[in-house]
Amino acid sequence: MKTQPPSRVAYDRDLNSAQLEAVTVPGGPILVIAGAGSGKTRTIVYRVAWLVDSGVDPESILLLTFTRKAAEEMLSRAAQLLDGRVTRVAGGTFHSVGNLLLRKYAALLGFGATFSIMDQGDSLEAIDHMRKTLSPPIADMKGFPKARTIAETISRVRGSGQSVQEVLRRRYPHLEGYAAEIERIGAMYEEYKKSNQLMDYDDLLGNTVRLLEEFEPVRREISSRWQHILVDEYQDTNRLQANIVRLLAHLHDNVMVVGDDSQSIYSFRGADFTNIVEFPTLFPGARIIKLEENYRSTLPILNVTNSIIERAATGYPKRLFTRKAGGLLPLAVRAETERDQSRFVVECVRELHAHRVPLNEVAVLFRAGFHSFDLEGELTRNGIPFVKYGGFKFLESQHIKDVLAHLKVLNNPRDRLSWIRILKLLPGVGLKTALGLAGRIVEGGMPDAASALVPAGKKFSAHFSELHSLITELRNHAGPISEKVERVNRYYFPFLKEAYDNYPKRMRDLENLADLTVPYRSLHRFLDDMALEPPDDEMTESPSKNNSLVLSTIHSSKGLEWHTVIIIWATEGRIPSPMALESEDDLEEERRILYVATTRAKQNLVVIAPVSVLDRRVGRVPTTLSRFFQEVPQDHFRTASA
DNA sequence: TCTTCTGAATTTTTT
DNA sequence: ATTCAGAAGA
Repeated sequence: MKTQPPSRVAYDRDLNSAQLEAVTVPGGPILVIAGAGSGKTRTIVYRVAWLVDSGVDPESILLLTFTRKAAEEMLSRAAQLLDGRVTRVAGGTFHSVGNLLLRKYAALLGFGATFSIMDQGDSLEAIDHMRKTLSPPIADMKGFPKARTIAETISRVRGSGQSVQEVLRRRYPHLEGYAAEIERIGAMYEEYKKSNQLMDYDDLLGNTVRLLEEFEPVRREISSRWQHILVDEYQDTNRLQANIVRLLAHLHDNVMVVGDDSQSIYSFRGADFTNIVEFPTLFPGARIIKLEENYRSTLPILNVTNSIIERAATGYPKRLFTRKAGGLLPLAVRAETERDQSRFVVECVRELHAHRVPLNEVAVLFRAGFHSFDLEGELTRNGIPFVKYGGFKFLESQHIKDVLAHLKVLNNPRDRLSWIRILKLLPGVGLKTALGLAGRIVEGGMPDAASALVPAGKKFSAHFSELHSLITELRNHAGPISEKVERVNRYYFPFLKEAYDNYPKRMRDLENLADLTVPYRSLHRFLDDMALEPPDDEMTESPSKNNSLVLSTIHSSKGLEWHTVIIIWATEGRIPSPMALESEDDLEEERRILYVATTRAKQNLVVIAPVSVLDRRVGRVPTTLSRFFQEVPQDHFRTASA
């Protein structure tokens, strides 16, 4: 070990006592319960720096986060503290680390190192095809679960270890009768992935667990390579991820997990906050450190957030405090209609702007993407620029998936799914035709694509020969990947123009896609990264966002903070969502969602609830204020109406 | 029989 | 914005 220059980091000056304790624990299992705004990121950053400062080899540290961006940000801040000495720290998501290990040891599990990664859309499509081609076919598709429901069920079975029957009973009691069919679809899906060398997101985790569980030498090698493991957002891990942590650390138990059970809002994706509750059981002797001093919000705001979360049924009890004095009481607004709500937001924003609060320091938060439709119109009419977070992603849009499909078949000619997508673009080809043709192409192999296509149908021959020459050209093309994308874009343009009115915007997206390939030398790596670490939306959006109002789903707002937070639609039927009313656990999660929303505010919190809502069928219906706000003492708010 | 068209409906979505 | 179901068209 090299001798390091003496540290210039003033740990005891920069950190409070709880943070300092967490940062300077020598090793062993540590659970940090980090309340909202309590300096969680700072603690992780200083922990990395402290480890390196005390002589730990940066290469033996592993930082697991939920996004690549989070890992990069923390590591660069740690590097800043230490003048660049942490550059070799390994950081990334559970999935990317799993991918890394699996590429190396795939053979042990019967996979080739060149397996392809399916993103969520890919799994959904595969499952939809299976749903439609189940044999014997479903007599009556009416009432049969949608692909999304089936995919979620299968994923949950995988992530929780429960049976299909059990998961259905908990999540979809009305679908329990379809358990047998869902199991059959699940088996088909597994078979499909195996025979086509595919892994979905769950496989990247599940197969990593298998690898580490079943192959002792691999387990030892990996566990000695990473001597210190740090995990962020631990409340959002599922059981497979908790297993991975357990296995990675089995030789040394040097694990620090950081999280807040009160901010667990991703259970619909399989996250299980009991992981954080059970951490001390999984790692006996774990030290538990609570960060409860809040550096973000004023006291009146904290009074509201504490009041919301102290009624939560489970979790680590905690009460955030601040040393900051003063601050305005949060404002509660009853608006007459949705339109009045939107106008009130506009007024608010104008007034804040007049008081020199920059637009990008104001956020409007809501439960679901479509809740902001009316507001978006009102903002546009008033010339207020905004960016919207949440909802659909760049890579999930159809035109991007269409173009990527053409690249995927170059990389993996057996990629049936992509063939189907490619073929369905052609006029006159629907699912049935595409399924048949794709089967012939996959079985015949790429060189025979032509022979599968040409006799396929005389009436399609013009289109097929064009597709065929595209594929041939791309296969023989040796230049940069961006040229391949551009070639596909030229081929795809007529379809794009035909299908979408906003084709110029979509074409620009496709040009961006070509630019994204520039750093890559292998198509394979590019496609992996597109599945594992999708590009930031910044790549695709205008740079004007630094002076735009922020509109965001509450889920996408997690981890962020603003001077002023305006929560709209604080009514029953929106928060909590009607889908959550059936189950006590779901309702508790809705409470945490609102907790996340309110804890984003630094100076101002505004909560708006329209008095009535327009129902398509019955007209105007009165609403009730969200139950979670009704529970907050009246004197915690100022009130206004609009 | 298969594809395309139309109108209706929609929870959240780090991998 | 996308997806789904049912109807109409090829």
